[in-house]
Amino acid sequence: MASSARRRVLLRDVAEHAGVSSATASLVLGGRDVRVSEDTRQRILRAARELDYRPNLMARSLRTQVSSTIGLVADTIITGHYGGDIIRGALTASLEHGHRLLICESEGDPKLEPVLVDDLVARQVDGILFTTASHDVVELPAALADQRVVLVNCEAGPGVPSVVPDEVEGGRAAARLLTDAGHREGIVLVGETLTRKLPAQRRLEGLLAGLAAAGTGFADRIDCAWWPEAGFDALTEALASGLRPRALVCLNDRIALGAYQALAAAGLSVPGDVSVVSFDDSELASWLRPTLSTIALPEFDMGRTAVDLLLGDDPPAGVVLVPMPVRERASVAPPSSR
Amino acid sequence: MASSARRRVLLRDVAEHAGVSSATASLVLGGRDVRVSEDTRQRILRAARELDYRPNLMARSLRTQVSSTIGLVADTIITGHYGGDIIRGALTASLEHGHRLLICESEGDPKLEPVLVDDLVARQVDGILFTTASHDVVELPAALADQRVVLVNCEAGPGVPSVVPDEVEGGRAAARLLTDAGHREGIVLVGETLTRKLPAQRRLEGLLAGLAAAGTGFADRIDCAWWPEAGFDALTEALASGLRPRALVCLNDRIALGAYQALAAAGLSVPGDVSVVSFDDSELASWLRPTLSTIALPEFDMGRTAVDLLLGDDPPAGVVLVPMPVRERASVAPPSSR
DNA sequence: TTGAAAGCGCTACCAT
DNA sequence: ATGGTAGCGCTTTCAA
Repeated sequence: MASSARRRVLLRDVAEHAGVSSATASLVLGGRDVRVSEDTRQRILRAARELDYRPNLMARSLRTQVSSTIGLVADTIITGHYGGDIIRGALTASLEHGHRLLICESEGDPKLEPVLVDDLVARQVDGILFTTASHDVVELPAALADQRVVLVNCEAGPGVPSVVPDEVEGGRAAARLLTDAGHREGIVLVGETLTRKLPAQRRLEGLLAGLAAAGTGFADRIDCAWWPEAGFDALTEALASGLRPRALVCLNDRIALGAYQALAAAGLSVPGDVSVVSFDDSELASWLRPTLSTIALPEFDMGRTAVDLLLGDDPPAGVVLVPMPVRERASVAPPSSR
Repeated sequence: MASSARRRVLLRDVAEHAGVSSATASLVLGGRDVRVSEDTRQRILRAARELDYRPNLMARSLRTQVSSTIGLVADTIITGHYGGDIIRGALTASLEHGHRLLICESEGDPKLEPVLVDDLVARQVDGILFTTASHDVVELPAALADQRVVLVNCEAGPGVPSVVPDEVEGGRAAARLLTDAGHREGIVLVGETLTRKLPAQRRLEGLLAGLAAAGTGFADRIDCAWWPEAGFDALTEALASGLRPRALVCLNDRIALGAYQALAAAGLSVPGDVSVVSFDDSELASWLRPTLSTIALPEFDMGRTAVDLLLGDDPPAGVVLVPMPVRERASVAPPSSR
């Protein structure tokens, strides 16, 4: 028999096959098998198996007003190779909750955001995750006002549930990595320091607090953008004009890559001459030689936490901080005696 | 008036407000506004605007049997920081088609695949994209047999629509990068060469063809896994035992990173002493110093193409090859005279 | 313990 | 040109 395009099997088919009403079949197959004799229960189950019945979740959702679907709207989170693990964490948690993820990207076009949100709402999602590639303060799209929503990696007004990395404590941890190794002098910051970007501000705040706790501070600050080339150029120039750092705190791994390149070009070794710590724990960190000690962005955890909160019964009325794990690798050593 | 949780406004509300039947309202708001007087049309549109009506897409889909949703099941595509752009391409194309993407990851657990597929089917997706992080031959989950499906970055039996990179031509292009610069001798392959992995096999095939076309071939082959450290170790050892390559073909960018590190450690410069070409065009390629000439994995295009084919009227009965763009950067120079 | 029937919110047919 | 009505496939009273 040619397996031609046969009609999908419906609940009613199963019921018929088992000689019961579709109401009873629904009861059994929906798992709420109270008030049904074991005999009919088995008959229904077997019928479903024999006919290879799969419920139409769309119809079920329309009836129950529960779609078991979460909407996720991001700006450029997959694009940038940043934030991908937020999605993975959300994916994993969603799976555990029996939910599926409806994902969209606004591609950085703010006009698109409300459109996407509206569409998700129209599709009856049970909740919405709103997330950005870089930790920032955002204006919440008005369409989200009435919705169950959790922000991820961004923050809005007070009372809006959001999940972000604990950058300040991360900064402290980074400082500790250096001070615990004995560093007190020649500690230099490399990164965008005169910015309103949250990660920069808060990491810096934590760093200053951490260094102060050990009775020290930055010997110097090198301002540069968040990219390898910027880090290379800025540090190369600083080195050329006589700077001799004993330890570098790079505001992210990409800058650290640039710093490694600049140090190598100047004939300085890591960590023999200069220790380096950084932030993010991107793949890069374990690829560099020596491997890079860095404070990890807890993306996976953030995604997972956000879903748990979104689906939980009392979403937090404000910001939830997720700890940034310390990845101790090979780029830190005690200061060389000179 | 406190904006308390008021009932969602329905099509019937709009109809009532405009003094027409819901049938007419549906016609107008559905865009098929033939056979309706301009006057009532305007009334309905205005009513919808005033009441801020949003159709329930779930209900619409149930009725029309079209969900304007695409399911995407991946293995570890977001995890691995590989394949993320496939998703982005699919996202962009979906948006253009007015579709949304329901994304799931099997997290490498093959048992999960049919479960996820079944769930997507139950949710009435209009089609399914099945994709893997690394280009491979896969066994198509049985549940996909009756479905409209396009494979991305993987291939199954004959007749199954799938979209993959044109690795062979990519290999040719890589060879050309070197031979065009004048290289004929001391060209060494670095990568996993004794493998059944499709990218390795086909890139190699293209490389051999390309080199042969210029009357040359590989002077040597260094076997190593697809990671920076493996590349570093393997090349370091080869260099130590006297190998003096004039050009390296690395089977991907990560290996190229390891190769850069090994060459630097051996005091060899790129491209002065040794030219390097590679595959993938990951972010890394533009971060290295000198920047790396590499044959790009056309992930975005693959994702976009797959969606177009999935939603088009005649899905291809087999493999569609997407060209791998050449990214010419700074890691290739004419062979040094020695 | 089971079944009949109503209805989730929408579209599409067939009247008028 | 417009409206009544019958579903899409399921769950959920309510009655038997």
